[in-house]
Amino acid sequence: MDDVVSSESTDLLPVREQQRRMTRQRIVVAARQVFEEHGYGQASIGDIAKAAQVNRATFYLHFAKKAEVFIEVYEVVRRQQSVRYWSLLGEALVRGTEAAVREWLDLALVWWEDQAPLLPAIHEAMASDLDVAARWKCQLDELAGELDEYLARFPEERREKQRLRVELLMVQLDQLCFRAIVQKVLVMEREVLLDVVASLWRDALDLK
Amino acid sequence: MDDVVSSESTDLLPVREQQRRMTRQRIVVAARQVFEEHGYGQASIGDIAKAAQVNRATFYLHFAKKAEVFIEVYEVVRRQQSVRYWSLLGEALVRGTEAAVREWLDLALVWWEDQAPLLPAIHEAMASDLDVAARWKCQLDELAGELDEYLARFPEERREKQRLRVELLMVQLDQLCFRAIVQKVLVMEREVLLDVVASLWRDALDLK
Amino acid sequence: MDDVVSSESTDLLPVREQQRRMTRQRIVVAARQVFEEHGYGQASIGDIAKAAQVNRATFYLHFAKKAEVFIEVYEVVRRQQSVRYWSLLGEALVRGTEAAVREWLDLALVWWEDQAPLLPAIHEAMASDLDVAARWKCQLDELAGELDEYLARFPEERREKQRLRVELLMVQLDQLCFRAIVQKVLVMEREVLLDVVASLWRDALDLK
Amino acid sequence: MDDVVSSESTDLLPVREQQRRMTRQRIVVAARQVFEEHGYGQASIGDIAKAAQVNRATFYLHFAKKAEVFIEVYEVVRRQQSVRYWSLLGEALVRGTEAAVREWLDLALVWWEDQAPLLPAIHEAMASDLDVAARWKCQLDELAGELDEYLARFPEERREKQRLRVELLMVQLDQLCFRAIVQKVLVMEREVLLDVVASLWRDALDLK
DNA sequence: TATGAATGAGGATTCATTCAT
DNA sequence: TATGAATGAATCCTCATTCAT
Repeated sequence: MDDVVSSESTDLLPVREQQRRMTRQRIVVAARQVFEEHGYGQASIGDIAKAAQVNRATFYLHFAKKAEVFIEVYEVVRRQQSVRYWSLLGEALVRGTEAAVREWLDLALVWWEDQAPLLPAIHEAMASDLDVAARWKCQLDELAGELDEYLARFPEERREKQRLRVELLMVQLDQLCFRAIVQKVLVMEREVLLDVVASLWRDALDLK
Repeated sequence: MDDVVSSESTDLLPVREQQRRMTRQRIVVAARQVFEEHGYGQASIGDIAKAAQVNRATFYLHFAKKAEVFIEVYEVVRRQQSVRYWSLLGEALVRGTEAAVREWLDLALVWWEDQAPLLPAIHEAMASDLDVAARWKCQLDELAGELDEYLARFPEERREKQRLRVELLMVQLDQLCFRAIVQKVLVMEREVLLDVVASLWRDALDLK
Repeated sequence: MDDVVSSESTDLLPVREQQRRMTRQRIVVAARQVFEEHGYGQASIGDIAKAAQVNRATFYLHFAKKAEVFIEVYEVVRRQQSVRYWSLLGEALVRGTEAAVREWLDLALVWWEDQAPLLPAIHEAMASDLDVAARWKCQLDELAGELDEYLARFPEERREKQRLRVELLMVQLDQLCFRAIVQKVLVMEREVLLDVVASLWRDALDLK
Repeated sequence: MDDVVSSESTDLLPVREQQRRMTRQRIVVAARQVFEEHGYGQASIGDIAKAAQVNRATFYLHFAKKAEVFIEVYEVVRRQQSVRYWSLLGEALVRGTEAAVREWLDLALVWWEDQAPLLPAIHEAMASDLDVAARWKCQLDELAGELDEYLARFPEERREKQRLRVELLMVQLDQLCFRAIVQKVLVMEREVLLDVVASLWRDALDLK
């Protein structure tokens, strides 16, 4: 399985570059921990530097501001998600049954449960930072790419609306998971959540 | 017309108490302006006090921290919304046609457009502050109350799931409006937005 | 006897105002010490606050930036100088003898010797800060005011040039004292300095 | 014509040494630009290194601190000035007419106008840095050398005082030009300035 | 020799909060 | 009750300087 980091062959890099990346990586990893613990707004650059056991000035050597390192952290999440998440959804929709979608939703929830600690920070940044919000839109666009096969079934004129529908359902799922899994202000059984969402998707997407 | 504040009859209160409430009210009003301008995290107590033309120390006589005054601001929005919003949705659902729901959605969008300036702050606070998130849940619960007549049509065992469905659609609408109207990262015509959402609600709620 | 309103506004304000001024004064006095010790550029707001035994934030309550407190320090010097210095020069010129001017120069040197510690900071600020340089121009203008009686002796058309001459001689004296008394890069006896300047002024101003 | 740099013949130097000097020269040139733009105190070593397109660490291979490179920059100005400036003044004084001096002053102003961008930094450094101030004294001493012929006309016992007089007039001119041409806090026509100074020199130096 | 990375130190500025009035 | 003054604690950011390469 492809590891995110190993894909860039570190062996051939000059020593300097290798060290540089290590430090940068330390900061990114530490930043994630800090964002998970304090959220986005409350996380200070000092916290991140301390967690990375790096001088504050070193932080500025690699990132110009908090938003920048956050986007890097977020990119990792995004990349993981796009592989496990969007492509599988495309396949499930092509299969076209409620059962297939429910299966995918089950997987999606696992991802949500995994990412839970970081999500408050993501939502906070998304709400307060337009740059991050724009990145989120990219994610939706990537999703759109994975749906081509599914959308091909629809007549030309309906495709755009159908695509919007799927996007809206994703937006919905996103918020639902955030409220239910991360913030826990919506209290419901996992199975109930799956049932409701799956059946809603069935009706909305005309699944079997 | 019912004024939110005058519901508590101030005429009979002692002078001191009346002054006290006026000051408090000034702070709340000023806080809203500040939250609209700077968002939640970036708004400082100093900003609010200055906007209210009140000493910073006076702020602390009325509120212990920023979150507290924010909740008060939010309550005003909440109360306005529950009247104009939820009850009309209940009626539209009782009528049971896509046209009725579309009509309501049209109204809902107007509300969104009106509230747009404050919404970034609300979303930010909602993402970072569990207390505020909990208030949001109250709002959904209020919605549930307005749906009794609509839900009564469903057999006992389906009611709960149907209620969840409506709630999910509200969550969806909420996010959609935020992205499309407030942040404008989802770019689409107002009419297209209405069409897509209305038809989605039709399928999801089995409207005519 | 006591009016409720005026008792608040008259009794309380002066006390507050008095305290405020005391603190401000402490900062100004401390700032002067710091400027004398470290010069202008090297003096930090932290240094000043520490010397005034006042919190750094308190500094910002009274001054927006270093330049502002410096100007206040400089004003004190300026005010002292204008009394002891310019008016006496006016009188000496009216007397119109080299001896009178020499006498005044002698006094002027005393002032220079007194102010010596602060002068490096003044010159530094004057060279690097246009605001301060502008204040220096005010000083020259004040000088011009004290020379009216002296200039009245000249025919209308020569007055302006004669005024410029005196100003130039002042500029010269200023720099000379700075180099000789403060920086000590021009090494010469006090008496020699007096002789040379006095005779130069005699020729330049046509004294007896 | 004498070139300041080429006087040290680089042709015979080993390659390494030649490269080394080139780098050093690049830093000096860049430093001048930075000093012109930011003044002395506000110029950072980082700025200079960046302007020279050289690593910050490289700077330290050539200069121990900012003052050191500044002195080098200043030396260039000084050397240019001594050629164009002092010797011509000597000649003018030997001619001994106000017209000759006025002619020289005219040239001097051109030099001032040319050097204007760097002068705030020079004055700032001169005021805050004793080393630089000492260099300024050297300049006066060089001037003294160029005056020998002029001073030879005076009886032995008056020479020293006459030399001081000329130096004082130079100090005066220096400050006047700085205020009038560089800082522009003394506002006057170029011609007026020339007239006043020339006539003052005439009286002070007993010119025809 | 030249450089990229890293750092320690310090400076400016802001804020929430507390007192005396 | 309301307020002006004061403060301690953070935060951001920059800079001069060193070190391994």
